[in-house]
Amino acid sequence: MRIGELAVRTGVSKDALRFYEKIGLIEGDRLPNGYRDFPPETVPWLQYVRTAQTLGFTLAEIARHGAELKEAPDSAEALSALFEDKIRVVDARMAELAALRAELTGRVGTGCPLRA
Amino acid sequence: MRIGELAVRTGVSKDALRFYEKIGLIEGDRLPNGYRDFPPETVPWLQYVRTAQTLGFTLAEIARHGAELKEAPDSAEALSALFEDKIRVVDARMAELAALRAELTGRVGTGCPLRA
DNA sequence: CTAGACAGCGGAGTACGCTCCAAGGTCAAG
DNA sequence: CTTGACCTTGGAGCGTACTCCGCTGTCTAG
Repeated sequence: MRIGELAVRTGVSKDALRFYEKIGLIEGDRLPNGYRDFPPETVPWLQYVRTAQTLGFTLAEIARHGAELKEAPDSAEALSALFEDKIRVVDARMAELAALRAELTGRVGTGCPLRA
Repeated sequence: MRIGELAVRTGVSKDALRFYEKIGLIEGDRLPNGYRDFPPETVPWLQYVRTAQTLGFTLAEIARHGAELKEAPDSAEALSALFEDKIRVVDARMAELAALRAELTGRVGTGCPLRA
């Protein structure tokens, strides 16, 4: 699939896709005319990238994990482990939010922390 | 308190503190010699800033919230409303994370999105 | 054959959140 | 009076993750 279709199907801009290719986050062949030609599995991969990004992973980290997964023989198992890691990250973040929420709730009706 | 002590007590670098002052995230007086002089409540405020930052709020957002708090009429009602707004923001973020967590949980044990 | 959609490339620019540097002023201790 | 810690300013630079731009090439429909 060419870059325009991939952009439409993933909601990632063409410029961003070219940038992702440059940093090795996605890969594609080239058509005889020089146009990029991405395989269909790039679509779920980019959805995964977006998810990972939301969880606070940098593109470099995501690219590195992707490379590790491609090299791993037992990919389903490796992926599950990765997902479980991320779930732990999410849980930690949710716990932080819960703590902040509790702090805020406790302050409702009290004084302002910005004044003396 | 001068900038060095504030840096030590909060773990925020002096350069970062000067940057924060420039963008209006923190405020301080000046001593007769020109040195910055921060009030003690800057310490908990910076801890709050760090918490908010790790939760994904930008410094601009944090500064804006801080400004709203400072400008709010000093009534428990107005302050409570602001805190409740913030709690709603936190709740929304937690809901997003919960959705992501569900998505990840559903993918554990499934195939790899990197291969066809 | 031409218009228009699509693609390519390189490079500049942007926003965020700092960090580092140079050159210099302030102040307490020895 | 000097040393050294501490402070000032302005400006440059950096990493991340893009976005925008101009110019050029490709392909398809009328």
